[in-house]
Amino acid sequence: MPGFTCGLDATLRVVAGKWKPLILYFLAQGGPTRYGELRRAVRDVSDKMLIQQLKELEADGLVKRTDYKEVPPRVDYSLTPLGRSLAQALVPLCNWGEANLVEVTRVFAQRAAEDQRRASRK
Amino acid sequence: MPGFTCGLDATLRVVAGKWKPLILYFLAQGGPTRYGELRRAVRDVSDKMLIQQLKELEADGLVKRTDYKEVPPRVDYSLTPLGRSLAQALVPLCNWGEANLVEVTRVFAQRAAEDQRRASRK
DNA sequence: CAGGATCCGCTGCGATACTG
DNA sequence: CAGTATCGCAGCGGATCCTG
Repeated sequence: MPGFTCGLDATLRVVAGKWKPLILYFLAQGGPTRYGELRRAVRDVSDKMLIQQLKELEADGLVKRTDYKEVPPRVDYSLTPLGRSLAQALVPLCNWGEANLVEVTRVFAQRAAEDQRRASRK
Repeated sequence: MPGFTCGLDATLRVVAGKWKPLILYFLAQGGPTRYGELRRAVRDVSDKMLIQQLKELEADGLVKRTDYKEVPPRVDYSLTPLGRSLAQALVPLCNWGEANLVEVTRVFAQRAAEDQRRASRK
């Protein structure tokens, strides 16, 4: 219970959540980012999910939230040093995805076709 | 629909699943691995989950399954070149986890404490 | 603008039992 | 040994509506 099976296991638990890696990675690209901008950047994310993941990231010490106490409201999010280091560890994954976009796309088209068949068979 | 928002997004979909990164990483460490050994290595995984994830990895062209058609059964799993390249992209995540084990452990102890309070409050 | 609150369906995942 | 089959459900995550 106090331990993880390995370093990768530990990391995976921290970034568990559908949107966390994407959030971290986007924040790493652009410095402090306002809520609205972040939401547009991470496509298809809902308010509920974005906020929830941001809170967890903040509680985990990866992201820093700054509330400027203005009206209209203005809040932005940035990475802590810890968050920044994690975001850098994500870079190779991003590169892998770009380098293998063709294969990945093909694989997913195929998987979608199977899902289609399964749905129509039922 | 044909596209991902970025390379990272594409990669994340491929490794979606609680155990896939761990499986890939373990296979990268040790060459062809028998089913039973893999199961012992990836701790706490059930047969159902391990098989399911392995099948998806195989369908995605990341893992190669070899059945020796013997009795008693003997099967082993290894990485394809594509799988190997992805596993390498996982290395920095593993290192990050090891380098920050202390923080991660603390964060999780804290999170567990909160869950405790929430459970007792109810 | 930056969230909070609620309702709810789906499915990922675990536990258990069985098989060639 | 290397799986398969079935059951059950928490909780992840989407949709919608509301607020300071």
